[in-house]
Amino acid sequence: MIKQIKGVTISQVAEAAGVARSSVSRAFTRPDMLSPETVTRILNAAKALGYVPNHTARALSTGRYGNIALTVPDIANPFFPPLIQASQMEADRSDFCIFLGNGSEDPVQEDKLLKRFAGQVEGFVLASSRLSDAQIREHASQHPLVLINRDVEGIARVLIDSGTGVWQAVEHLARLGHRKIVYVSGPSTSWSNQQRSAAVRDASEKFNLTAQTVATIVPSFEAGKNAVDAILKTGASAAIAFDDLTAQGVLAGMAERHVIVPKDFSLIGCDDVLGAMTYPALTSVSNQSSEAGRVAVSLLMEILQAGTIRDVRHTLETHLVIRDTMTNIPAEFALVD
Amino acid sequence: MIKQIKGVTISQVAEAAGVARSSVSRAFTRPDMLSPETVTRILNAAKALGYVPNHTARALSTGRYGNIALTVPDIANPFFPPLIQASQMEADRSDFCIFLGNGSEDPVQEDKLLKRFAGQVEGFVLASSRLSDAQIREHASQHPLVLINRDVEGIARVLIDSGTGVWQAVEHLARLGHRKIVYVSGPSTSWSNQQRSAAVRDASEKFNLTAQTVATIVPSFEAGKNAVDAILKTGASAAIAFDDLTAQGVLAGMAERHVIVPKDFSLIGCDDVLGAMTYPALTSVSNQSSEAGRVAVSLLMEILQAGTIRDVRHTLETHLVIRDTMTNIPAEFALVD
DNA sequence: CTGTTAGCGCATTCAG
DNA sequence: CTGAATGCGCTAACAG
Repeated sequence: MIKQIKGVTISQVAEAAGVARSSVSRAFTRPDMLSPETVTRILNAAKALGYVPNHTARALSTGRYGNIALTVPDIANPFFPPLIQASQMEADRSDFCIFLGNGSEDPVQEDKLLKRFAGQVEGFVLASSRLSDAQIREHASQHPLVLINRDVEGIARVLIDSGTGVWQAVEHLARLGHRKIVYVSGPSTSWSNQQRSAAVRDASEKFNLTAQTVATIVPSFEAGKNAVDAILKTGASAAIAFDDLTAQGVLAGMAERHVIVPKDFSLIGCDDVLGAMTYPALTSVSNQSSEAGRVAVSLLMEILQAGTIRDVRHTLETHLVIRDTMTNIPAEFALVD
Repeated sequence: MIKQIKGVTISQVAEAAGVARSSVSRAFTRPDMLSPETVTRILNAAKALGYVPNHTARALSTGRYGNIALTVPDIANPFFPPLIQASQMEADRSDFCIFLGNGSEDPVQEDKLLKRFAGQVEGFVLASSRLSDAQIREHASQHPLVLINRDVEGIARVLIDSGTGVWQAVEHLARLGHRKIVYVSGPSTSWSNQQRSAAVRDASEKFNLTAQTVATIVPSFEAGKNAVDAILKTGASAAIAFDDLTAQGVLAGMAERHVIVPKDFSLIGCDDVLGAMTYPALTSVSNQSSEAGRVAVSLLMEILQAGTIRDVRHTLETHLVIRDTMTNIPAEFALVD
């Protein structure tokens, strides 16, 4: 049994402070049970020796690991870093650590990660999980689990309802006089894509414009760029893209074809992860991804504390962030309402 | 003592299979020490009960946690996600899990995270650590530790030498006929910035062009945009920016002022995190961040296995990735060499 | 090949 | 208020 580095233990502190091991333990977990002076004596001895409580040993004894796991399908997708960051900050408030898992858009990998994490975490947060409902239910039956952007009945979940923001986007386009728009879709199995697609359809109907769909398989810059010909062929005057990455691709593709945005064509993204970092600055539907991470972890903490699984369904509204990629079109085409 | 979920233990499996606990343990860790038939008997019993080895308990006994910690100063900085992803893939090869820590650009927070991770990880990888050399040494004395983009004598480190790529950038500009360039600097304390700044200076001297510096405090899109006036005032015909984010800001600022890149002005970024996602596509110095993550973890694994701390200094070369933001300037200004 | 024994570091009864 | 004893789940000698 080779220890990498033998950390200083509770026993050494106990000896140094001339007390029992249990007192050292209490000094860190229940200082109120000890006389103030012995507490300080122990704490001093601990600091002198550089003692740090061993979380693993504590976990074994208490059954509380102080860790949670967070999985995302693709950390390189700019949607997730803010979510991860916010999750960590929230976890930190309860002194929890986060295991991060990158599912690589692969259900098998994601499942493997969860199994590997089990036994050292108290609960899971799965963001945009690629697992099947059945798999999710299976894991949820073993540990407290909160979903982000995945709607499984009976399991705590926080959903970013892009519908509200997309509706606003369509409405705004209608007011600007557009009559024919296209939705550049994302993965058909994605919950978010279904939301957005439906919102485009419903709002278009309501505001009396026609909406077509140009499909992409994977949301990416390349996919957006490749979709441009199809988009232009529809004769639409504006497009709403599944996400900002795709929109950025569309933007580049348009520029290559000397179609000036917004003069010749209007464009709206989703997720608002690019901020004003494009030129022209991309109008987009805000996504609240960090809020989603925060809420999810906070929910998980509640569940852990209460010890009961709650069937919560927390939805986060979105809204349109207007920047520079839209323009109105000639009055003769304007919407009559 | 409330267990969240009482997992099935080795003892229950032992009883079910009619063997000793140690045999169950061996069935999972050293099956070769048992007769094939008892192994299958145990494995069957285990599966029937849904037994999963408890990693925490195992860690306590062996001192091998099977986890490592990775800290980054800001996960939202596009430099890091690829690094994190590659680190995870490499860790996964050795069946290690990763604790992710986001230092929030704050040494205090970073230090706190490391202390919190200690006791459940076997080693650390610190990417672009904001800690002082002394603090790093302190932690390195307690646990195996590998640095990324931080050069501390005696501690294993992998360094992305942007010097080579920046040198190429300057050389390329010189060949295109530029005589006067500007370096849009990053944080003065950053190791990377020092590398890049020095490379611009040295290469400029070598290729006989004059280089000025326009300083920004924090590398960001905004900073780049705000630097544009100062850049133009220098009368330079090209700029090299500290990173792609800054370069993208410069690009947007130029566009706003109707300075056409690359026709009127040439621009080069660093890190190459934007790919071809700008328009025009940004020429940049590749950064190899994922390779850095991979190598760092692999190094850490080596150290863990060997049980000895090695003073490795692994440097990764960079190179110029030429895209569309550069142009040559009139022959009368061309470099004579 | 397999059972017995003894901890890993800590929290927590139970006695003082 | 504090010390002694017990066990968390598992691995690792040490015997057979």
